[in-house]
Amino acid sequence: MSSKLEIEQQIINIAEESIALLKAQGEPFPDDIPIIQTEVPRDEKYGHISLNIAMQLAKKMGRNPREIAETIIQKMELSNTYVIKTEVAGPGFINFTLDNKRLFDELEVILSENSNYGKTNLDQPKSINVEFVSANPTGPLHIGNARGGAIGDTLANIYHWAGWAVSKEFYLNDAGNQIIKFGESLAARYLQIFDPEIPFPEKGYLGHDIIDLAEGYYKEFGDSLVHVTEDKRTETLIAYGLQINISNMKRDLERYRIIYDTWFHESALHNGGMIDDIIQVLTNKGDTYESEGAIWFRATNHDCEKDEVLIRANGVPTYFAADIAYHYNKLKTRNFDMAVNVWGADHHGHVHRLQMALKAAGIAPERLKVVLMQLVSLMKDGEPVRISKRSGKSITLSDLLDEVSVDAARYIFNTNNATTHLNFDMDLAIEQSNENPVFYVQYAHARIQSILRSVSSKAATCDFSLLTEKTELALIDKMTDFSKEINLAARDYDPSRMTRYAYDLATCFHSFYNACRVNCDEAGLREARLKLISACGFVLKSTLSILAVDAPDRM
RNA sequence: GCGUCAGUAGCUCAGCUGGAUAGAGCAACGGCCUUCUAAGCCGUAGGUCAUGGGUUCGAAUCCCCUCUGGCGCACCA
Repeated sequence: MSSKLEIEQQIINIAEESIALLKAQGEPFPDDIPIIQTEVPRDEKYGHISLNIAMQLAKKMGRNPREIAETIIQKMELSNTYVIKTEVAGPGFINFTLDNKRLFDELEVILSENSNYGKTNLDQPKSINVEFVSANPTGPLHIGNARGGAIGDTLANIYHWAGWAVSKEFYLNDAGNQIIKFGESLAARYLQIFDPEIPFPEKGYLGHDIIDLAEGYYKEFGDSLVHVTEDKRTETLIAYGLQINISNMKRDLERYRIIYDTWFHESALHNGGMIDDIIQVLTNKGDTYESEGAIWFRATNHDCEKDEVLIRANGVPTYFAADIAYHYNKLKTRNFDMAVNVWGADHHGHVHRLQMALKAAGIAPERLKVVLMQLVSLMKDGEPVRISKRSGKSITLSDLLDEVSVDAARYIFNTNNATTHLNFDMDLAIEQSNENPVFYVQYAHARIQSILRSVSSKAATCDFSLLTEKTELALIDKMTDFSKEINLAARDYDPSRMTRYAYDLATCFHSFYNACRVNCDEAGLREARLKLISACGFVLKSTLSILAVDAPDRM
């Protein structure tokens, strides 16, 4: 019970019990007590943990917040805790000062749990499906997919550490209009091998990868598709192109350290009748109608501005219909408690209507959370790199990883909150210097391992209370935040917390390193410090593993 | 036009869902290596939290107006 997360929860419970007791004794506390939350005061003179509940209650009760705080403190049962001092301060904060023993106790926990330290469990097991990247298989993965991949994969790892049963999923859009367009583009490029005058479809895919695929087919199968029907040619080339593109995507993602549990094919929704099923569900609820030959979803009945087409007049389902069926499959058929999607911000208009369609189908919309990420600008030589998918000149994930290490890419894509625009500076990512935050964190780990190689431990036990230096205590304190950080990252769907935490922890270690010598003359202190840095190594490595960044032993 | 996300130090970003004196990194300036990795550490300087109002014990944080920027408003995905 000595991690920050546990101690804060314990104090919340004690405060709640105190208030309940006071209420039972006839004190005029309101029925709707606000949810009690802890804070960490900026200045240590205000203690280690602080509550503002008295100030929140003051208005409801019409009493002085400091008086309320005093009353609450008197009934708090703190005998079996690390609290050594309570105080009412300022306008009515209740401040708690904690015994350093909590740090030493937690150090023991870290050392015994090592690579499992920081994992928490939920009261009840919950399952979560994290879907990310889900790029069209009509071309290679680009730089935006790289950000989505880093965010989604890290988010999934965070949920795993927070105690959820996690499934990583890629939604493969292997059906629909863009696949037809893909096939027509391939067919044109294929025929152009024999007759360069053959026209290219107006809105076809211009990328060079399409030409490569067409030529690849020609090399393998020659002119076998020249004299067949158009449908047969397109169909064959689609199957050929998809198979190659999908296996290339898998290869590039694996290089990027992303392994999916499920590759969900959109075509399965069409072939398996799942789209028909969902339309039946919506129709049974009276939420569809027919107009101009199309079947519509009555979205205006569900807080949307306009109705949406589900089945086009030509009988082909829209992307929207497929997406409803897909999420119905996730949340109803496969029964995940939560579905999290990482989408580009350009899809934000789609979020609300999808949630509303799910609600119409009887699924609580809160079970679907969409993390919208802003797009990436790539900077090189101080200049923005133009990204145009249309012209086929986009930077691919594979190109990126040829220049930048996976470690740097995955770390940097998680430095900013997903909601903010990210400038990815190629020069900085390549640079091996103090400006590159990845190296800063990795360097801390390598330094630790270097010390552990050169200074040997001679005792099985040691006395952590010998650790009294400010930097020593600050380092342990930062380690005890680990599980709290994971839980906050999970709560906020924000993987960028982990890079910030890694950086802060590395800073605490570097400060300690410069202020204190591990290999010091006093044997007891040396043992304690060896254990200290060993524990720090575990936490650093775990943090980096959530980000799927290597923790090197040497640099 | 409507919706949406954002605007915090010269630059890139935090700010723990309303708390106490707004914080980091880079850039600038000044220090620290004959002992465990200087890819490091310590310090100085840098702010009208876009603007104006509102809510209250208390606002960078919540609400409204305005300004600026990104994105979206298809029988595309």
